[in-house]
Amino acid sequence: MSIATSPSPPTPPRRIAHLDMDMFFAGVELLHYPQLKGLPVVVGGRSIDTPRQLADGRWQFARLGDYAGRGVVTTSTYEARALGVFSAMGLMKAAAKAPDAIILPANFDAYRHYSRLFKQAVRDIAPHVEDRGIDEIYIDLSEHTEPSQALAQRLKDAVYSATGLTCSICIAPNKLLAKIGSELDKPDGLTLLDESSLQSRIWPLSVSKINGIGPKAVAKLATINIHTIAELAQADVGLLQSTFGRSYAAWLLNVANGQDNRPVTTYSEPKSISRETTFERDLHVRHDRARLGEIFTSLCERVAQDLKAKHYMAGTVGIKLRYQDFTSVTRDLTLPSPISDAVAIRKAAGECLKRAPLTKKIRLLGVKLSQLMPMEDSENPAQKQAPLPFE
DNA sequence: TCTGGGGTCCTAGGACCC
DNA sequence: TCTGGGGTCCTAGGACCC
Repeated sequence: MSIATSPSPPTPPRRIAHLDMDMFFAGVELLHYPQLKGLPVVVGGRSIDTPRQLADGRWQFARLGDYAGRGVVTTSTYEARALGVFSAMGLMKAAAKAPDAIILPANFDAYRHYSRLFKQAVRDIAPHVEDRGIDEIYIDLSEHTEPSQALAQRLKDAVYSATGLTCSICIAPNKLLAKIGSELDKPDGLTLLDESSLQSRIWPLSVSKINGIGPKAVAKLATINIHTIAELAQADVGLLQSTFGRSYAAWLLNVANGQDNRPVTTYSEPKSISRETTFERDLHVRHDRARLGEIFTSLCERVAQDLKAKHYMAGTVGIKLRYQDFTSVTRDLTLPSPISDAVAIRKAAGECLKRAPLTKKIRLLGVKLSQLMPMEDSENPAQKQAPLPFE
């Protein structure tokens, strides 16, 4: 080895953007029904009537107060949020808070269409994009030379030109900070964060703003009197370790100090494919046997279709049951060789079902495929390395 | 007035193997 | 005569995210 080896060049600071569409589903609906702009509108529910046009040309929309049945709010406009109606809220509860709000059925085909449009508009400018679901992405801008403010504005403008929708974007040194930052100036936000903004802009926030700290962790942190990110950053290491274990404690301290070196990943193989459905009413295993059987078979057929469309085979088939009391169980079965057709999936899922308790009424049934392998390989699975004839 | 549907990742125990 | 020590796979559950 040469002694003239130069030290590795200092790596330039990363520039990572998080871009999040503003109230995406509701935004798409407002493009279709501009007369609803400025009104409280929620998207969600099942079997909501699609708005129809009356003989006199006026449109008739369903009111949240008239809704009855299961379902949750998928998205709400800012006007609806001001009335206390948020994503994932039960629709009956939402109806009590905002009976006059308009309710629209979700139109996922339209959302996927606009999703493709905004992502393509971004990729045309900055191709290093990580998909994080239908309405948000991370973008690695480290290779770009344009100043952050101008670049962020150009991305926002491109998204608006392509879709007519606004988004919020933050450019930061890593994904963790970019994700938090994109919420700071919502809607239509443009936020720039660097290391120097950690204490002023991040530390005052609730720990719940950190991606990966959910309701359970928030509650547990509260028991040791930690509510803000600043309090977490300055917490006693031993106390965190005894409360959360070594590895989670270390992660908590890292994120509270704004540290995150996860890369922006442009592609990852799917790990599982699933379909599940919540019934209109809870079903009785014996009394509703025929109906349950139909639904079960249909779920298997749909998940088999999804699998084939993606050109995968599945090594493991699983089921999920949720009971009347909202508890749930899963059962799965790994097969001797991967399968793809609906009949084989239905048979394996049936074996799983036999192992699940069936004493309570059922509210949800699901079928999930995992241990996925690409179709090409699964035709003739690579031989596992034969063990050597010694230990 | 009960709480959707699609995912990912982590943990932990037991089986099984060398 | 107390009962090693890894490693991997399978299964079940749970936290979390969009």
